[in-house]
Amino acid sequence: MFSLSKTNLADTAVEAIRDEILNRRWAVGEKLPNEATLSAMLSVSRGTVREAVRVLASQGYLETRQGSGTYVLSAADSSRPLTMARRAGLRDQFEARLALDAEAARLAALRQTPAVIAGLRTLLAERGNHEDGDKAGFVIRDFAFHQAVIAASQNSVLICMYEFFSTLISETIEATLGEELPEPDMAAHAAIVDAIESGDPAAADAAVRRFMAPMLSALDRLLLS
Amino acid sequence: MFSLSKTNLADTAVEAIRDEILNRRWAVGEKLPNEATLSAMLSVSRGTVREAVRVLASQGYLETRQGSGTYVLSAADSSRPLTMARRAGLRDQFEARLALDAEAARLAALRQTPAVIAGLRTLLAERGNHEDGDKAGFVIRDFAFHQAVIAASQNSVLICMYEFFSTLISETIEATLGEELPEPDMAAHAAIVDAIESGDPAAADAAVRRFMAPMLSALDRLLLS
DNA sequence: CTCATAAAGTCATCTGATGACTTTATGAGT
DNA sequence: ACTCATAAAGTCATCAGATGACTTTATGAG
Repeated sequence: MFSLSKTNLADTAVEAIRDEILNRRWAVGEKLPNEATLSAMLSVSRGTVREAVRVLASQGYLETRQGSGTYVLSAADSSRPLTMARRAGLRDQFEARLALDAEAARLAALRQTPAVIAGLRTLLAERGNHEDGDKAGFVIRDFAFHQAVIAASQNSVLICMYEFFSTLISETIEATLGEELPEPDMAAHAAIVDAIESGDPAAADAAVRRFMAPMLSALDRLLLS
Repeated sequence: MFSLSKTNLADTAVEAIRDEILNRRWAVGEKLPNEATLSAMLSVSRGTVREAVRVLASQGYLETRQGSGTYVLSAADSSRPLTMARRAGLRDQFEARLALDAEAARLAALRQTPAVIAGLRTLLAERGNHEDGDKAGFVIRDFAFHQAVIAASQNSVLICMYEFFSTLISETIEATLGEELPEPDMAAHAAIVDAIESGDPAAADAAVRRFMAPMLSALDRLLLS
C-alpha cells in the first residue's frame, strides 16, 4: 500500500507534480516552469522530468506545446470517481445498483423476446442456490445473471456502466453472502424474469425494487445497531 | 479528431505498443523485448521508448522490473467503457441518464431538507432560459442543476457515476439545443424540485420520467424518419 | 505604427555513459 | 552429483550533453 522510498524517481516526480497541480499551485491554463527548472526543483534529470510530465499529460492533467511550454489542462482528479465509489458505503452501492438494474429491467421488458427470456431462465438454472461451498463460483454465476438482465435492455451505455462498475457490483453480491444480509432466493430472481416477460416496464421496475428491498432494510438495521 | 502525422514520436510509440498488446502479440505476463530492441523496432531513441513504456505502465498495461525487463500486466482496454459509451446512440445515452436521474430524485425526495430545496431553486433561477446567445454557458448552468439533483441524493456512488459520465451527459444536454429536440422548459424543471420537496420518492421518479419523455419520443420520431 | 525578421525560450529527440538490480552461468567444495 | 557462493551477463534507472523544431518576444527598417 505504501510506496515510501521504494519507488523510482520518475514515479515520485509524477506524484510531486500531480500534488502541486491538485493543490492549485498553478492555475488551470497556467504555464509550468520549464523542464530545466523542474528538473532542478525535483533534483532529477530532465529525462526523468519528461517521463513524469508525459504520464501526467496522458492522464489529462497537463498539455505540452512544443516551443511554448507545459500547461495545466485540468486540476480534476480523474481517478477519483472509481476509488471514491469503492470507498463508498454498502448502502450507497446498493442504491446505485438499483438505479441501473431497475432501469435495465424496464427497457428489457419493452424489448423482450422469447429467446432472451429463455436465456435468462437458463442462466438462473445454472446459478442454482448458494450452498456454502463454492462461494467465488456462485458470485460469478449470480453476477452473470444480473449482467444478462442489463444486456437484455439492449442499452449500450447501461452495459458499459455495469461493466465499468463490475468490480463494485461483485462486491455487493459478495457482501450479501456470509453476512447477515438476506440473499434473494430463486423465486425473487424468477419474479424479475417473469415481469420482464410480461412486457410491462413498471412491473419489471417494481420487481427489481421488491428484489432489493429486503437487502436494503436489512442493511439499515445493521447500520442502526 | 484524427491525429495522423501531426502527433509526436512518443505518442506514436504509445499507440504502436498498445496496439500490439491489445492484439495479443505478447501474452499477459510475457516479457517485452528490451528497450534497445524496442527502440530499433520503432525507429526511435531509447528515451522515447521509455516515455512510451512509462505511460503504458501508468495505465496498467505494462509493468517494468528493474534488472529484469518489461512485462504485460493486462491486455484489457481500460478506456473502452467510456469510449464505447461515447459512441453509443443518443437514445441509449438518454435512457442511461434517466436511470441515474430518476433514482437520484427518489433518494433526494427521501432526504430533502429546506436548505437543499432552496439551493436547487437558486440554481434553477440562475440557469434561466435558453436564448440562443451563450450556448456553452447555458449547458454548464443546466448541467449544474442536474448535478445538484444528484448531489441531493446524498449517494456518493451515484455522484461518482454522474461525474464519470459527465462529458457524456453534457453532450446529451447540448444535443437538445439547436436540434429538433424539445428543450424542457422551466416548469418541467421546477416540477422535479417540487416533487422532491414533497418527499414522495415515487412522485419524484415520475417527475423525472415526465421530464424526459418528450425528449425520448421526439428522438424516436427523428430516428424513424 | 506596422510588419517582416532576428533572437531568445522551450519542448522533442537522439546519443552515450554510468549505476542498480535481476537472472543466469560458473566452479569450487562437499 | 549436489549445493551454494560468486562472477558474469542482461536489463532497467538515471544522468548529462547536444541538436533540431517550434513558439514567443524583441528588434528595427520602412
